[in-house]
Amino acid sequence: MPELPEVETILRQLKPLYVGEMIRKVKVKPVRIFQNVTPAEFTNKLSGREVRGFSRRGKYLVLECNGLYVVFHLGMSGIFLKNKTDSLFPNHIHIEFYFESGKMLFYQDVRKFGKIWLYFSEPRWPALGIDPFDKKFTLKKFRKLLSSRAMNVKQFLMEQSTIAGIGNIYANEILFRAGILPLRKTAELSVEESTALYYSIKNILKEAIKRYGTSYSAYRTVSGGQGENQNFLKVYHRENQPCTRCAAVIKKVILGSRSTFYCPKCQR
DNA sequence: TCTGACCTGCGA
DNA sequence: TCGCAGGTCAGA
Repeated sequence: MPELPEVETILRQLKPLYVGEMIRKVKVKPVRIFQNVTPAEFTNKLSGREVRGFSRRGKYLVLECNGLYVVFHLGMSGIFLKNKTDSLFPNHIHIEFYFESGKMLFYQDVRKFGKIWLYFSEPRWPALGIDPFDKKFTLKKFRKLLSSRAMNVKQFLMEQSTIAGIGNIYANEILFRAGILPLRKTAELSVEESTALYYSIKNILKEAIKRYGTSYSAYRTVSGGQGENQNFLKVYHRENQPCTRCAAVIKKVILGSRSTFYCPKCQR
């Protein structure tokens, strides 16, 4: 699942439902998603706390309670559900939150690639790059980042320590919108191309958030619904299908061991 | 810089 | 039965 638009969608749904709620009880399964805290500590420290807010940085979601911060990285298949009955894989629900008001919240992660940390002060992000919706992410800043990394442009987009939040689906779609081949080197992009790429990042992500993210397999919103952005993908998972813009056949190559899709005619 | 490992479900 | 999948990280 979760790239920036999916995490943002989850955040926007969690906020109105749970901010101000008192956690009565937390049940966890002893799975290896817990990083700097044991499952038992996690339960003990969270019970009796009030949910103060949720925030996001790149693909990371932060739950803030009074006096502590829980950082979630949802891996490939982590989701939150407000109803257990919406789960397609109830055996893979690892955390259950029960609130004083009677509300509940469930964390499910089928593949267990997700990670959870617990902090008693604001989490630090030493290795995390700038968020594309950060005010400081300007065109000038973007060009500087481009020139600082000598690599192909698709891997550049997915490198979380440079720009945080873009994964495989959106990297493919961003490059199609900008008309740039994934294998092009960052250093060789023209001024026009880097400008197109910058606005493509912003617009593709913004549109995906508006459509509640992209649902493949396990990804669901907090209310159990599907995202809608999968209906608008131009290249991702469209190998051998005609390009919606020019009708050329969409190609697939493996780049950095990830499937990479592009239109050989629209992207140069 | 690249590959394999982590884990499970699904479709070919 | 096998290969693939939205991610990250250690180790070669």
